[in-house]
Amino acid sequence: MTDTNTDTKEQILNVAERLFAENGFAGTSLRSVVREADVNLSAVNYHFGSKEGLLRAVIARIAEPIVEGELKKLRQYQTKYDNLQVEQILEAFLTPSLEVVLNSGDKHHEIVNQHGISCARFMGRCRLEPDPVRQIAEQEFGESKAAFLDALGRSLPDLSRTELAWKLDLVIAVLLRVLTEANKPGALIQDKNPKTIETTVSKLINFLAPAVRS
Amino acid sequence: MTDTNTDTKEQILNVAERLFAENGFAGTSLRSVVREADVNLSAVNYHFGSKEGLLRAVIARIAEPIVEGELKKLRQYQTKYDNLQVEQILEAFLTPSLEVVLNSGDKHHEIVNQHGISCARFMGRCRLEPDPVRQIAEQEFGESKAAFLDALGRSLPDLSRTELAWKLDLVIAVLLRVLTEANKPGALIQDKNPKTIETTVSKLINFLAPAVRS
DNA sequence: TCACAATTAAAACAAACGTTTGAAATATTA
DNA sequence: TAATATTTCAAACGTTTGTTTTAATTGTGA
Repeated sequence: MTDTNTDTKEQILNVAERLFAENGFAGTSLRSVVREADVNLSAVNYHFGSKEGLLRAVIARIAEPIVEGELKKLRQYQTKYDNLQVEQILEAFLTPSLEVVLNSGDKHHEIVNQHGISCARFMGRCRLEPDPVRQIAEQEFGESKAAFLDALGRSLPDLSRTELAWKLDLVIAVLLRVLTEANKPGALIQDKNPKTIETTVSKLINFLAPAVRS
Repeated sequence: MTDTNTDTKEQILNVAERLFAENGFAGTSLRSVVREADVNLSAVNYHFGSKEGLLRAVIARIAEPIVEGELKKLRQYQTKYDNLQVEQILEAFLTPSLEVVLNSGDKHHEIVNQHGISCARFMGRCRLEPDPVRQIAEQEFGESKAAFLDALGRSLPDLSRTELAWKLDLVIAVLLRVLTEANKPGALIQDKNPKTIETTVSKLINFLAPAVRS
């Protein structure tokens, strides 16, 4: 695999991520992707097989590190404490997603991290898209969802699994909203300042913890 | 305006509402609409001018009674009480939307109200779609949003307007999630039973009120 | 340097898209 | 019933879609 190869592939992934986030999957043509990525049209089918293959690659690239981070944080808490607080579970669940705004793309902390914003918006959007997009996305995040539902069940044994399921579902809805609105006026996420991420997580925990306990 | 005319128009509106909800705006072709509605292709352009005109009509048909119901309920509470509780504001905000599941379409309480489910899913989806769909939808619901932000400001004078704005935004995100998931396995809304609607509203108020206050 | 694989490039494919047209059919009014 | 307006219909418009094809180019290892 040559340098130009990875360049082409990553260029396509980056542009597709942004355009899918802005215009949706059906609303984004491959021609608009290759135009902005400055690559040939057939490069998409060569590297990803099809438009849906490109979508899967974009989703996988975002989901993998986030799911990994969520499960890692959750297991750290679980080995450290016997009984987890809802706040701890929420922190483990929310932080990795919100950190993509900060850390994705190049690690040099520039003032504006455009790729991080695109990541956030795409991640929020793809899980709210019509099938098959949403189905593919939910598949990637399913493992994490199940683990956190289990953790909530142990933390709040008085609440039924059914109730915890829709509550976690609404927690996710809130997270996705925060992500899709990233950097828009009035939104919680305004730039990639680390302090902003931490305070955002803190605000969301304060908002969601009493709701989940209710 | 003849009977066949309204039949054709409403057939198109009904089918478009359902397909837009399921496949999104860009993912729904006019040909698939007229096929299911069993009308001629050019009927869409004749009655609605364009695909976007059809979208506007679908949105307006749903939004108008809901916004009306929300504002009416809010004003009733405001004339009855001096200081509104968050729970009352939430009830006025949530109930009309959830009632579309029950009341839309024919008023005869059948076991399954398919049109109500379509209404709910469409309403949830259109406000999460990429522009210009979302922009049109938010325009229709903007009046109600402003009124409820104002009501929250009076009910919780210690919280800044900025904070209340994103909290109301997240309340809406939760509502939209509940609507889009209507009748899906594990969702809060499972059928059109009136009691289910009331208990759903109650569950959501219990979930959201402490969050908004936090 | 040569042979071979990997990648890029331009062009074309059939299918589907939203929209327009003009005539046929239907309903309305006098 | 005759005249008029409204609505439906089949057909075609020009574009755009995702994908495929075939040739040119580039990189790789012997």
